[in-house]
Amino acid sequence: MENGEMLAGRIVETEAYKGKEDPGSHAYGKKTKRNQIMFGPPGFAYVYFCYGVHYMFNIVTLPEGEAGAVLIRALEPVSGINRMMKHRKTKLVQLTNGPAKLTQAFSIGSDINGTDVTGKEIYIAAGKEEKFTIVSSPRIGIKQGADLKWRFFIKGNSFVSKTKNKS
DNA sequence: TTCGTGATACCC
DNA sequence: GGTATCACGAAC
Repeated sequence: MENGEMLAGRIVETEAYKGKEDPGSHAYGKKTKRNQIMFGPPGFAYVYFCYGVHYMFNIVTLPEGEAGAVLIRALEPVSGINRMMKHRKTKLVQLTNGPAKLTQAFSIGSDINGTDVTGKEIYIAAGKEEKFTIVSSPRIGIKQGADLKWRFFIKGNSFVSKTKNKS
């Protein structure tokens, strides 16, 4: 399956979901078949199919037993841009500036739900140290727990999803 | 602003 | 069995 450049992007926007205590989380309350990945050990992908058309890509972050995940909401494309364009058929800035857009650009689907994100199929790498400012805001698109400012993004980055980007 | 689209959870 | 809900996006 390796043809040409691998797909890579810099994470510029995330949202935190803290399991049981967070009414905005899928893991709020109790463990179910759908959210069980979040209750497992950290470092695995939780991919959720939503609204009949969209996949969301999350990374489990808290230790086994404590449901917690980080939703990757936006990326800045780094390499494999031509392949992303092929998947998305849109302009560069719109390639990955939303949670469902980036999964489409990367061809992420429910098939990688539960995949180790330190493995070879998909992985998260440490970036260079750069100067940027991270700001927070309420999370997008949820009704419960909307008062918590658990959305984090790089201030001024043009690949952050297009919503009210005020802190 | 509205509508598409389907998996899941929860209620019969 | 049925149905309401849902971390969204594109088209009006």
